[in-house]
Amino acid sequence: MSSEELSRNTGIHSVRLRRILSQLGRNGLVQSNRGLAGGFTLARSPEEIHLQEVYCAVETRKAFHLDVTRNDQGTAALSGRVNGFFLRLFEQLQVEIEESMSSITLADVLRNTMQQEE
Amino acid sequence: MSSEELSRNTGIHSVRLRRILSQLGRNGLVQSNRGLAGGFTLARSPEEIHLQEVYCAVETRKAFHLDVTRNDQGTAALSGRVNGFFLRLFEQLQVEIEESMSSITLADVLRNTMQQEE
DNA sequence: CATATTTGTAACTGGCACGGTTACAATTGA
DNA sequence: TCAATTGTAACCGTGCCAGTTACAAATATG
Repeated sequence: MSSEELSRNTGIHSVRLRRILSQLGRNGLVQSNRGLAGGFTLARSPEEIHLQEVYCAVETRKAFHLDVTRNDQGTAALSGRVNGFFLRLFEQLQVEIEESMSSITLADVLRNTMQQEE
Repeated sequence: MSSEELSRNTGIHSVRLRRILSQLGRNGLVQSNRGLAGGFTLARSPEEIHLQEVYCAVETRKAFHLDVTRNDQGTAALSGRVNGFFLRLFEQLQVEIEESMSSITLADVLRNTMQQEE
């Protein structure tokens, strides 16, 4: 399907779609073809594409983002230790999230959204 | 402790601290006093303050944010069903996160960050 | 080969959220 | 009365993100 056709079906502008899809292509999730009758196809079958891959390919920063770069030189070493505590906590949550997303494939999504199609 | 003193200890500007702390006050987590020798104190003991409360008091939007308002009127009903799928998924993840944060109190944070103080 | 179509990407713009800053009214203890 | 402190409004600058335009590169078709 071409980015224009996808744009018509989703309401998302074609340039943005191309940006996202080329990102997915760089991570080996979709295959793109230029020229006449070009467009995008899945690089693997839906059963082999996990949400976690899609998410990581598109989103640069983690779901749980914490800015800890500041105050490392700061007044009290306590700040650094509190920051460390939350870094570890958020890291754990991040792992849980990624595990959830790793267990879901694109095929699962299709099954759950297209079953009662008329 | 006054916002000025907190600012000196954390490097965070006092106005921003007051904004955050007054928000926490509105949610009953800290107690504020104006005037000479005023400042902020915890409204409850650290054992009774859970991270989830602090997080919810300060952060308006959920940790997992998804914009699903668009395309509801859209071309294909499929969009809506896919959106619904991810809404449910993210809701589950949100619940997991909040459960993790509910199990940690401010006292836990203090225990983990101040034990090897010299 | 010529042409039309499509991807990939750069460049610019506008909007929005957020933090920093200044300022000041309201409160309160000395 | 006065100084200190919270609470909050107003404004500014910055950075990020999506939208938009434009165009080179690639490619199928005739």
